[in-house]
Amino acid sequence: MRTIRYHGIADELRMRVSSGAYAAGRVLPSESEMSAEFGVSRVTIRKALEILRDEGLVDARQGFGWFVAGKQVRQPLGRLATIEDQMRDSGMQPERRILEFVFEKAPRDIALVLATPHVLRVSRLNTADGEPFALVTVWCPADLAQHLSRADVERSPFYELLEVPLSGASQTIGADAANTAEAELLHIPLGSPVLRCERITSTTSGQVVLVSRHVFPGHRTEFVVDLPYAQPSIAPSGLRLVD
Amino acid sequence: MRTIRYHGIADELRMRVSSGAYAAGRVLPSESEMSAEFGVSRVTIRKALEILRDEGLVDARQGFGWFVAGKQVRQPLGRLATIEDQMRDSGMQPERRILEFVFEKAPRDIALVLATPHVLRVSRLNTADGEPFALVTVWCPADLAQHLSRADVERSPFYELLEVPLSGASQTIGADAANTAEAELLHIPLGSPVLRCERITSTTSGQVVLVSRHVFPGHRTEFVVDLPYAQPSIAPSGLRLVD
DNA sequence: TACCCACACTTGTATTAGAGTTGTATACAT
DNA sequence: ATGTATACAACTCTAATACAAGTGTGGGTA
Repeated sequence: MRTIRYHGIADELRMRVSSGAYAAGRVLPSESEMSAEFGVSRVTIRKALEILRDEGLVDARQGFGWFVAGKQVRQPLGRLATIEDQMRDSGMQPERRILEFVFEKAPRDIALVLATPHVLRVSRLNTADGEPFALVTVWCPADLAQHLSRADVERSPFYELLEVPLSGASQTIGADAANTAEAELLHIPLGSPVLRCERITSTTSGQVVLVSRHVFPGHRTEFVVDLPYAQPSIAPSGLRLVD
Repeated sequence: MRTIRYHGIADELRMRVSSGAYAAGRVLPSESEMSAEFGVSRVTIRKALEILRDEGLVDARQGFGWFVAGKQVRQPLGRLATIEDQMRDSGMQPERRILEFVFEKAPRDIALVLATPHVLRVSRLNTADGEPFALVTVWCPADLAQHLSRADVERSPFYELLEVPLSGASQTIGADAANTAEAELLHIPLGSPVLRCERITSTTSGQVVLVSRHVFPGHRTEFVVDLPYAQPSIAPSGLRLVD
């Protein structure tokens, strides 16, 4: 029985990659160097590398080289899109359905954080391909939201509509059971697990301008968080959407 | 292994910026000075600087120069405060009860991530003031854990025991219903909502050295995430759909 | 004093060129 | 079917150079 060489080479390379011999974010030796090292032709090396690419371990860019996939700390921030953008890219159709759009007197806890009693409250349901995946309520000080219409918030994310420079946010994530209203809107059984999030967004001057509460059905959604440990500097951190 | 020069230069500059070597009110040396210092062309220096700009560390104005971007976070915001941290901060006495401490053959998904079949698995129950609040299972490559004892992992957090430089982690957070074993250990009803987290911790060289799964009872736990200079676009993301 | 302007220096952008890399195809040997 | 050898296209990286455009400084002028 003949042994197929590029299978063995793929095994060897897989070992090196997953053992960290080739660090993430850096580049593997070129196909030519490897063909010299293993004493085989470039074509054979490529076949081995393509196996690893199919497995998602490595990737390549023409003219650049092969590199360890995953953890690409290099290009993240500029391209980070909203979850809706990413869904659009993967062929799904995200939609926002506005359930409520009212100027009103805020509940006490909200009024406390926003430092004003008069707010705009927007409740909406986010869907992907018709299936709901998020139930969101946003509170915003009324004076900042005077110029907003129901059509505005249906069309654009809230963050693009406010004409103030946003600086940062603090967010809590917890698990809870769905109540009756949530269960009905999200098409899930009453009492099934949901992710319950609250986010408080501030301007650069420190004023809190947005409080939002999100409910996600637990069976379809998941948060991904990157935790920079030793290197605070590479901290485009916070929340990130990965595949 | 080949390295791209501007990657290394970006790393060096990132170090200087975040260590405060340049932090003084105004600026970095000009591109020309740097290209002389590193012995590379201005284009290469620019590529490195543009990486740092994408990360939000520095910025530039034409005709003026490069400067450290506002709000330099010294201590990692964007770091995730775990429940244990919160409890410690609020004066509670956290305890760890080790349920299992075994060297064994890893399940296939874990073996794949850790790139080794031989692992140490530690299951423990975290309590605060006697009440359980977290059920944790940690897998670690056996060769890295040889020197660890059951007493060690009971006393200290796992990441303090490993003698390798940790770089960061990626974590997923989802909601689920408690199964029978979890319900019993956590003193909660069967099927009640829990936070289910998986954390993958890597060394600075990119090797994965820890995989841990955490189960938190939903009624008393919550994650807090700070988004330091949150671009508006990040805000609604960090969430992904699972199938 | 108040204003204007030239000058040096900076970043932003574009072009050229060379070497090195992956992507792809073809022909040939085992 | 598998592997080798070769050639070429397309792309990236880096260097070198040039120029446009913005900033800060200082000196001259009214």
